[in-house]
Amino acid sequence: MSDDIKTRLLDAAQLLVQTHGHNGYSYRDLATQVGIRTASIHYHFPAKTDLAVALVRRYYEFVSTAMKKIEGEHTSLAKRLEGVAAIYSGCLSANHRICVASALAAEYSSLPREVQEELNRLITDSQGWIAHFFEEGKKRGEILPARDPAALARLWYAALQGALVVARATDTTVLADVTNILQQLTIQG
Amino acid sequence: MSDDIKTRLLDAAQLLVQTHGHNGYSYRDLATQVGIRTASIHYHFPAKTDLAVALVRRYYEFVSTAMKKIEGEHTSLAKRLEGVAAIYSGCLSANHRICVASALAAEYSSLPREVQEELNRLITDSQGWIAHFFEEGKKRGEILPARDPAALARLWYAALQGALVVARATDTTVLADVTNILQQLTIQG
DNA sequence: GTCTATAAGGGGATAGAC
DNA sequence: GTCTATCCCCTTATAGAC
Repeated sequence: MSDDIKTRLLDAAQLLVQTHGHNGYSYRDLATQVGIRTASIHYHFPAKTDLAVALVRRYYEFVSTAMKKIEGEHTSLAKRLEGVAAIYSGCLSANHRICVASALAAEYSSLPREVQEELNRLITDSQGWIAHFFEEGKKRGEILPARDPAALARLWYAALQGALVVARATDTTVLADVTNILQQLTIQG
Repeated sequence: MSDDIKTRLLDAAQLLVQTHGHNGYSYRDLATQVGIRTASIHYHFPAKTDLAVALVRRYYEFVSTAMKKIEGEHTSLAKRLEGVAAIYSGCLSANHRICVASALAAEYSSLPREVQEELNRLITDSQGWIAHFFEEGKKRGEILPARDPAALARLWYAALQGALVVARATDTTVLADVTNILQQLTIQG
């Protein structure tokens, strides 16, 4: 299939973005890993920016799909948040990656505008999905009535992103620790 | 003074690291900003790695000093955490920077070993200082007895780092929101 | 779709004059 | 300490053959 090599290029690029950053890999790295020449990559993605945009869009779909699956499979807030945390612990367990969102956001000012815009969408909507879980949880009395669902969502999202980043330099189980204590602090009962 | 240009180089490099990342700036950028030629920079920092190491060490001293000042000026856990949050909100207000720690941690695998080691120390000790505040706070009954000070410190550190990163793509007051809700959730009373 | 060849410029770094 | 000149490799990207 013609899509196959495109997928393999995106897979390789994603791993490199999540470990080295957008400015930390080249078409040469990709070529070596996928087994073609750098010039051939330009056939699939004319410019590196095109690749980056495609990468963020694909990642957006991945997160979006995962969130919908969580919503369908679990009704309790605690279980849903567990599912959200699992998305990000999945990154960590595969080669000490961080989320594509924070990998790119760290280099924000150096990114092409198109990539910045896709990134804004990814981050805004990711927080939005989590906020949605908190709003439903509030209606079900699963958090203290005084708490703001949107603020809790921002906290969870920031903490999960930060935990992955920090995990690299401390090797401890930061993400698991953060998830546990967040559950204790936010869930009512 | 001979140190002056060294300081200006470190200042310029730090801003670039906090906005573009280590792989996102060059000696050329530095040269333009400081007003000398790239070759002259090599006199002060023979290799880019040397500059990066010096940068992280200087930043370590900055954070270390700030933490000691917080400990001396405030005794309550709430006030101390406010002080810690102020360190990071200071980054944000100056050119939408993120912390040097997360900027570099995002590109971890692509960094020279010496830089990785300095970064490990920065992140480990930063968490350690916050954990120290929580331990004292626990003795003073300012958190619930059941809470683990180390875990709370990890949560705070991850959330602050993550909030700065996320703030770039959402422009909202994420850091302030995260700090507020963390205070509500962690402080007893 | 993938290749070779090649362009044009950026990257870190060094030698040696001043 | 800073400069000019230079090296050599990497980087993105294009042209055109297969």
